[in-house]
Amino acid sequence: MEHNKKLSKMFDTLSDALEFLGENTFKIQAYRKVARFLENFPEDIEEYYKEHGHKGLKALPGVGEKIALKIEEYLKRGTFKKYEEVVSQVPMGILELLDIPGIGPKTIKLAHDALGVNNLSDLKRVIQDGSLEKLKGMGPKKVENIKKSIDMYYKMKGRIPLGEIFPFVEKLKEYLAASEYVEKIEVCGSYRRRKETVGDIDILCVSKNKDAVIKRFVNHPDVSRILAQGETKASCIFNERVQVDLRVVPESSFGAALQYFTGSKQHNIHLRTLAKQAGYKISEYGVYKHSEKVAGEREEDIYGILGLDFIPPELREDRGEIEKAKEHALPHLIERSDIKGDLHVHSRYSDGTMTLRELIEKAIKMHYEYIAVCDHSQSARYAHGLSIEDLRKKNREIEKLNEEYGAQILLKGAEVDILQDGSLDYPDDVLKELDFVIGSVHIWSKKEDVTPRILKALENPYVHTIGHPTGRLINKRGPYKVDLEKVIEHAEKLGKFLEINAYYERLDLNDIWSKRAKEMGVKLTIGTDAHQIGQLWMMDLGVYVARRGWLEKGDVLNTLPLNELLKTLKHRR
DNA sequence: GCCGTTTTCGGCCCGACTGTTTTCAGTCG
Repeated sequence: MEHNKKLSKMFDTLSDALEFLGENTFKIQAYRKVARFLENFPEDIEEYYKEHGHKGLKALPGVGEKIALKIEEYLKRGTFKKYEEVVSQVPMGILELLDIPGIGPKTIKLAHDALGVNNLSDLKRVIQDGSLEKLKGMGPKKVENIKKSIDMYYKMKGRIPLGEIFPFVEKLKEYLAASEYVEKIEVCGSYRRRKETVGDIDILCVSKNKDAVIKRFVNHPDVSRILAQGETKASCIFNERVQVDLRVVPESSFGAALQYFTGSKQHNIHLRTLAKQAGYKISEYGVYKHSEKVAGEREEDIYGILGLDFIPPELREDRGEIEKAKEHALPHLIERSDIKGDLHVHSRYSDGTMTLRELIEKAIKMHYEYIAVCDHSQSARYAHGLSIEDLRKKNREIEKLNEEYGAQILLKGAEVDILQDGSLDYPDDVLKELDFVIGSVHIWSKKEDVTPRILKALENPYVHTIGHPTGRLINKRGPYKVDLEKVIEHAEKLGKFLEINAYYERLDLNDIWSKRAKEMGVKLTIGTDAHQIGQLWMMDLGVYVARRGWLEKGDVLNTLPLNELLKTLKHRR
């Protein structure tokens, strides 16, 4: 998989460089398209090439003769000539500048040619000494904005995890909805598609008094900078961290705008191309046949008029959903209400803060049938892992509580460390006493390939699922070295499960691998990994991942009612 | 550079906002 990432990055860098050099924009788009595709391609491109050859490469979307040759060259040499040629023509510092929003290739080219700007410090210098301002097409305001963009860029670098921004956005939505002039409001963009991280927030409103809504928006107490404010849209930085765009549209084009601003970009381009072939034109105002408007108020109609089933926002990534919508073969996605319980939480027994009684009360409040309490195992000293004795004590308390509440609500579980040799951190006769066992890798060395450890752990008859199968932390830590194809294959053979860990920084497996697991016949368990009562809501995030991974109710274990769940868990041993 | 049950050439999604323009270019989403 390393190859997919590296190659994707190379095509992106190539595009950046060509943009600076002023190459044909459509050619650049072609490279960008391949970069996006490789980023999301679930198979290793090298394996794929070995199996399907040159012809197979050309069969990939956006890959033609020339790009196929470039990929082949890369697989042989680790780089390709076109890349080397082009990138060598562009100073390294320039590529970084292209990343800053608000400064584009044209401006950078101008500064480079006229003033010899080659990197960030050069750019800062020509802003300071006033020479940038004197260039044709430049002026004091433009330069001031560029300066602000640079400052902001270094403050805001990186996308924000969905789970981190979620509460803020819901509150902001309430704030706007409280205005008497707001008739409809919806958050669009990657937030609505429930992507694991968001770059910025797009909000769409219907109002007969656009001006009042925009004023209310830019006057929000958390606004730290207004980037733009017009008749129909405004754009602000909130809390010096996140950009929020607001657009106000008339009722008659709400559906079209909702569709348009939800994206993804690739999805929309695909859709518009399809529309064009059928003689329609789609814009954020509606669908037009010649100049007659034929749809726009309802989002469903945008798809309907093209003969497509409604595509849920989570699927709109141009990963085959448009084709499936045409064949009326979209999956019936899992819903939050299908979830009957949480299969991964920690209690005060290990490193959590919740008592078992708090957990059982919370389960009832959340209308859960069960919660599996999976504390850490004995050698997990970093997390107060439970000795066998303490685990048994905890099990007895669970039994007593369940009896008191008249139902088996708390399940006896454990998140058991998968040790160096792939064995588990409790002996089998202890594991046997548990209802639900998660095997997790918590300690590994950088160079280590943990695949054999996980494969062996799956073979233990008492392990049901593998916790956070890649170990990554969003924006903080990459995955450990693991061959997930092999893990999924092995899990399938043994009838085991894999976890979608719903903790906001993990979301592991992610959408793409969840989809892959489903395709290969493996079901998923969703658990929040909550350590505090205020984290159990993250089940929502887990369901979003599942939906983005095309999962249906039947693909997720904890949609089963308690008795069927217990039967399944016993059967797998 | 890709792509085609209209096409192997000539398209490639489309509009808002800003700042510099005296009619439009650059950037973004």
